[in-house]
Amino acid sequence: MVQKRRRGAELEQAIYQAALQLLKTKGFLNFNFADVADLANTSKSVIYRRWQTPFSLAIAAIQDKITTENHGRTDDFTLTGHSLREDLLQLLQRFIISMQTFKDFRITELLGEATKEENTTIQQLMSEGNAIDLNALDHILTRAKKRGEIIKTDLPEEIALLPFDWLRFQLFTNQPLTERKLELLVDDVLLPIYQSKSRSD
Amino acid sequence: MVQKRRRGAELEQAIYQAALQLLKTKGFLNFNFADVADLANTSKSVIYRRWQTPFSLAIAAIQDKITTENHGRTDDFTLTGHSLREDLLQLLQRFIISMQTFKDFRITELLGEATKEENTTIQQLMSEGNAIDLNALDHILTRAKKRGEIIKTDLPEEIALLPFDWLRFQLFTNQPLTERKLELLVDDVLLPIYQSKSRSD
DNA sequence: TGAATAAGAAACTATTAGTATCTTAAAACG
DNA sequence: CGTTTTAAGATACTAATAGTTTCTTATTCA
Repeated sequence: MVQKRRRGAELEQAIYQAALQLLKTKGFLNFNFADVADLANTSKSVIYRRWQTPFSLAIAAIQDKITTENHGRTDDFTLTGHSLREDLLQLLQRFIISMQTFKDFRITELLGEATKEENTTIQQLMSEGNAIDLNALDHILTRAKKRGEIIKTDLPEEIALLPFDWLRFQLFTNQPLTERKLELLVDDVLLPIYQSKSRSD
Repeated sequence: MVQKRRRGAELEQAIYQAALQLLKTKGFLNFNFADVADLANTSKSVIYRRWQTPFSLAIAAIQDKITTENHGRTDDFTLTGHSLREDLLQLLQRFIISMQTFKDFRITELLGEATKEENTTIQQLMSEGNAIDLNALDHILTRAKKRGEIIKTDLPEEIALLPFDWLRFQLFTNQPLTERKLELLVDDVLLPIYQSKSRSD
């Protein structure tokens, strides 16, 4: 019946789209090659030729989505806040949006199923933006210091990552990320940390 | 061949033990009734009669383990620290130990596979100790206030839970929980938060 | 235009989750 | 103490599906 045959990149994109849609609607639990093939209007064997496991296809599809969209993160992020507080809220808002992709495709289900080494893959995928976020945070703190708002700037990486980790945890455990929570994080946690005296002082 | 037949609670315990061992060694991924039956020296049908899904068996087994062991948490936890810092480190050390059970049985795999409502079950399981921990933290902060060490005591629940959430996140993402991290958490995060001025001041 | 490549269809195999049936040990009961 | 009831345990069966293989043919490329 079908005359036209897609191949190469075109076909691959169709498979990725189908995979992403299925991840969104049915989750990684019940994610299988047969369904992807059906939805992409291709054949199981085509999928099997390219990917070893549903897991690797899922990762590839998400990876592709992220790299093409850069999921909202850029280094040349312009800060418009007039205070440390405003800058932080802005950064974290942006972070939440960028995490939405992971939430949409139910990354937690993947994380759970992943073996140790596959887990590392997801870890990398998620923390790929870390460098950018850490950089942005550093930039924000430097600005604040110039304004005379804060004392601390050079934070240990673990501590600098804490707000991002905490937000990811909320996401993983399906807890809602409300505006209130974000403000509590900034006002009751981050500002006190950044404005506290250094131990060495 | 087999003459003796176990039943009731005795049999159930054998099944739980087998289930826990399998969760530990092979994870919830590849956790199935057949293996449990084999290891417990019983029959598949016995398992099917009692539990609907491998998921519910896994939860029941972990639940059982925790309730019988109380996983190291008690309300009458005696604080021996001579400073807020010491008290906090002590509390968090204890928390990490109590989380070990979840790590051992690869709770993340369960979390990922869980449906929304099943997820709630796990959430409850994990946060069952929250009340105890929050209480302990409150106690610690009150002691510190009496000593004149801090300013803040009545924290919003979300903020009070932050250290526990952060530690859980490290666990979920298989990041090592080193002594260094714990000290960073206390020195660079918690103490500044607890010792910072209230917004209303 | 002919050869090489890869898509797509379909059939086949093996595994396994879940169910059903039957026998009999263990407990309950009179 | 003998009879009835309950539930354990063994085994066989069914249905679904993951993964493989084979074959045909559209598409590309020389």
